[in-house]
Amino acid sequence: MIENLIKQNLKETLEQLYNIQIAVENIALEQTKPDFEGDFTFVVFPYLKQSKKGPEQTANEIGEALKQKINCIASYNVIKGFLNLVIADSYWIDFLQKNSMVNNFGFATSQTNERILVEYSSPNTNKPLHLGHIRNNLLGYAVSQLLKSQGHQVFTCNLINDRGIHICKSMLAWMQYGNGETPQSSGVKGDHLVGKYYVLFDKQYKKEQKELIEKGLTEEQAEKQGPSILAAQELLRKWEAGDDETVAIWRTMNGWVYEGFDVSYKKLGVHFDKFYYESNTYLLGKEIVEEGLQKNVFFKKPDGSVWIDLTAEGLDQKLVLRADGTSVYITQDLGTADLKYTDFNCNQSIYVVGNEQDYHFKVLQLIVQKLGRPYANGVYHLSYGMVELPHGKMKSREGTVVDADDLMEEMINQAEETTKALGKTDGLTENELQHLYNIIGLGALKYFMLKVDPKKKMLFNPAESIDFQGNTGPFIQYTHARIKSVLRNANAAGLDFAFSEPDIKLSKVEKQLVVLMHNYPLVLADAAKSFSPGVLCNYIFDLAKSYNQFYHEHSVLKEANKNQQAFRLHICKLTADIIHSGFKILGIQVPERM
RNA sequence: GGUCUCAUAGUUCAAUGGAUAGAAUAGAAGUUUCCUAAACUUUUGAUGUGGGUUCGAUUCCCGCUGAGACCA
Repeated sequence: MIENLIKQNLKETLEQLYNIQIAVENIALEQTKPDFEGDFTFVVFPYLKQSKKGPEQTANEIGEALKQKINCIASYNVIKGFLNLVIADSYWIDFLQKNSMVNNFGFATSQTNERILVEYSSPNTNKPLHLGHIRNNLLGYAVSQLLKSQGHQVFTCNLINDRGIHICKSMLAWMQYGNGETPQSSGVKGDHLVGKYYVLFDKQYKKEQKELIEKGLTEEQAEKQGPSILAAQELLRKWEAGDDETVAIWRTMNGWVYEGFDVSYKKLGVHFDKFYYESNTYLLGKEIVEEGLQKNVFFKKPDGSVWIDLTAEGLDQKLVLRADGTSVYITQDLGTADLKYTDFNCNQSIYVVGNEQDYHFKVLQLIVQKLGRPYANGVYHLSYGMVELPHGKMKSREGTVVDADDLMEEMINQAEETTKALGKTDGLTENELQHLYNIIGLGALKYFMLKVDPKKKMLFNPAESIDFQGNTGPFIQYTHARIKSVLRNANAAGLDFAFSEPDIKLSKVEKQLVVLMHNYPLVLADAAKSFSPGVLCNYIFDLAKSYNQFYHEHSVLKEANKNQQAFRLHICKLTADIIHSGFKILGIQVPERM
């Protein structure tokens, strides 16, 4: 890694010239902006006080010293306080020669001791997945793959919220209006069928409220006294008491939902090592409340409810057990956290959960810390922003929820339409074409969602279709297909990949491409460290864009100089490999032709 | 009421405290006897507002305005 070599030498140089002590990690070395000559830039302003010299003189002294120490620094130039280092072309050419045939270039070559559990998806079983879930699933999958690329041992899990009042609502409506309808009898996907009854319940309940308000009740009273809600609550009590008939219906309907989810998950390409079900975990955590009381982490109020006081941490008092002894969410989460640690023994536990639960996770982390759990410092809430529509949040009441299955289907159809319009269907069987439409449609959707920084909210406009041009998945997939086509032709022509470094001339685009490829390992590490697939997206886009410029300016197959041609074949090979492996991390497939 | 986010071209997104704030898309103008034009080239256009810290602020701190979330 040349960056490290330069930093190490910078550290020594600063010490030798100006007696400055600084750790290598604290040395900032940037890539030179394209408008200036050079490859790496060192900003000397922060060191002027100690060098007691002007910026130009300081930069020149450091530049001269580095040039003496490091062979591949060909020259340097100084503009104000910016020291630009120029790396010899031979270094870049040599890099490509040594790495273009490496398997899994950019990935860690050995396992670390980190064991990481990533929880994501975590749906409710009363309705199908929507756009928000898509973001969650893609993020969780991509982040777990990113962490694997760094050599960590990564496990994934999905905590399914399969119990509670919401599922009782669907059950009740189905019992009332369903006439025994099943996914088989109706041909409706299981999760959608259950969702239909959830909506039906809500309609009925709203109607009841309206009637009650007309009879003179307040809004609040009406909410509590609707016959439907009372019946649903009764159903929940029966479920908790283990009533056979209720549990049987619950089991059947959840089964439908899981079959439906399974189809959606397969289509999205996500995977879980283990499923947790709230119906198994919702009673966990009560012993922990007892333990917390004994350790004086929690305290009991006169009414018998148990609390934790987090005012010293800038939060307030938080309920952990109700006065009647029933759990709240945080209670079960504590229990589940212990369970996960028992099951996976991970030193890091990542929760991919929306930022609406920031407060909840602050509390959870503080509690496990105060309880002295061994995994406490490894708890990390990967908090992502909501997906919003042009008029705000998705609201099921207003029918603005963007369904996950529908959206995927639309994207695939759009891919088909575009492919046909461009007349690119020749030479492929119907099966291959269907596969291609899937890859492209889902590629567009996934890239669209993943390129945005997870922390930020993002906007989706259903009225505008997701682009296939510009900074998009299909653009990058197209670039890959283009490269593969060149490589196929090269193989067919029996072209030789061997070249000798001194005979290569690096053009501007060629160098830009090689430098980008050189950065791949750093980008992967950075994306993993910051849990940000978007970093990887932006990088792959830059790479693809540069390749298209290269493709436009230089011919590979028609290049007369065999050395130069072989060198370009290496560029093609490694670019395609990086697009392929980077997209694989993101859960996006790349076609051989499109 | 309290706490926490967020605010960048018309639009959607970038920018470890560093040089002239990058892309994409939309708009304007071009490129096809040449390895796949889902491509390439040129061009118009932005840091909400007022202070502060700093050699240097989109980035850090404070006030204001606006949007959103959470806690009862």
